[in-house]
Amino acid sequence: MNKHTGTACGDGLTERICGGEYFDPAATLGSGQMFRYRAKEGGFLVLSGSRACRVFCRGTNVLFRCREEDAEYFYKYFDLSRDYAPIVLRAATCGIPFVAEAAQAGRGIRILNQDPEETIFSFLLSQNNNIPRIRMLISRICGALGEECSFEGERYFAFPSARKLAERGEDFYASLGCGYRAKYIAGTARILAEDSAAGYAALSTEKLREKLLALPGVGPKVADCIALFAYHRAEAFPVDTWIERIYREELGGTLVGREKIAAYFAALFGDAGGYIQQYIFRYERERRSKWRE
DNA sequence: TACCAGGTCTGAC
DNA sequence: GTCAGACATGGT
Repeated sequence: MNKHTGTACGDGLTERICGGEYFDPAATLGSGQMFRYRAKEGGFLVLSGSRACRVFCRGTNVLFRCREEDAEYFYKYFDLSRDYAPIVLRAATCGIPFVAEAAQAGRGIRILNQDPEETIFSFLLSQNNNIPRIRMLISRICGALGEECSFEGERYFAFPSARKLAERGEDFYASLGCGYRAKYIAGTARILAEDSAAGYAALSTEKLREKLLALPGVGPKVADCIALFAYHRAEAFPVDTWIERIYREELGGTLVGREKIAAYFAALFGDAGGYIQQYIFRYERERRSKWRE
């Protein structure tokens, strides 16, 4: 897709269309890298920071509609300048059947380029938590502290800035149901109110990881998620409870400790690791949810 | 009731 | 450096 070819559709909105073979909105949004979207009229309302867009499937294509001034943002957000065919091919031919199947099934998943602050606070809430509850907590925080906005007549709340989040303390976030993560939200907000997370983009991956690990509540796994989903460091390979299970049960792995498992995958897949991690993460979750039905 | 969820932190060894 | 247990909450 040429990023400069948009179609104006009135009211200051623009529509852009791209091929759908390597862009499946449902798979991408439901893959656990972002938490603010709503199924809407056969498509999705996607929220990022204070911005909004709608995404629809149109035959074999995907169409997204947003404000003119947000078009470049969402073009980058969905990583539309990247060709995913070689990435899927690499996973599909790696010689590990589970990975190959997952890549085929998840070929439409894209790694998003999300707002760093929103990603940091979202993944602070992710630890020892499940995706529906992470979504609920983020929604409560936005409702409590985010600016009220609207898009095509639909009301939503922006994700609050670190500065705004820093105005409240641990007790406030505990009252929203954040549990023991409340102190991490308050503590990290105080740091990021003074230190720009957007500025971290200029750092090497090693330095970036160092910066992220210095934030309260950010450990190796959360740092890898942030590095991957906000700063697009595709060599990051977050290892959580699901990936650890895949490693043992599907790959027959025997290494102990998530950092060692992450290093194993990083060595195996290199700069395609982050993409492949998402393929296998979603594949396993989908598979398990089908078994439960 | 017990276990699990996109883990991290702390203190003991 | 490694490891066990604690940490909030809600769903199954």
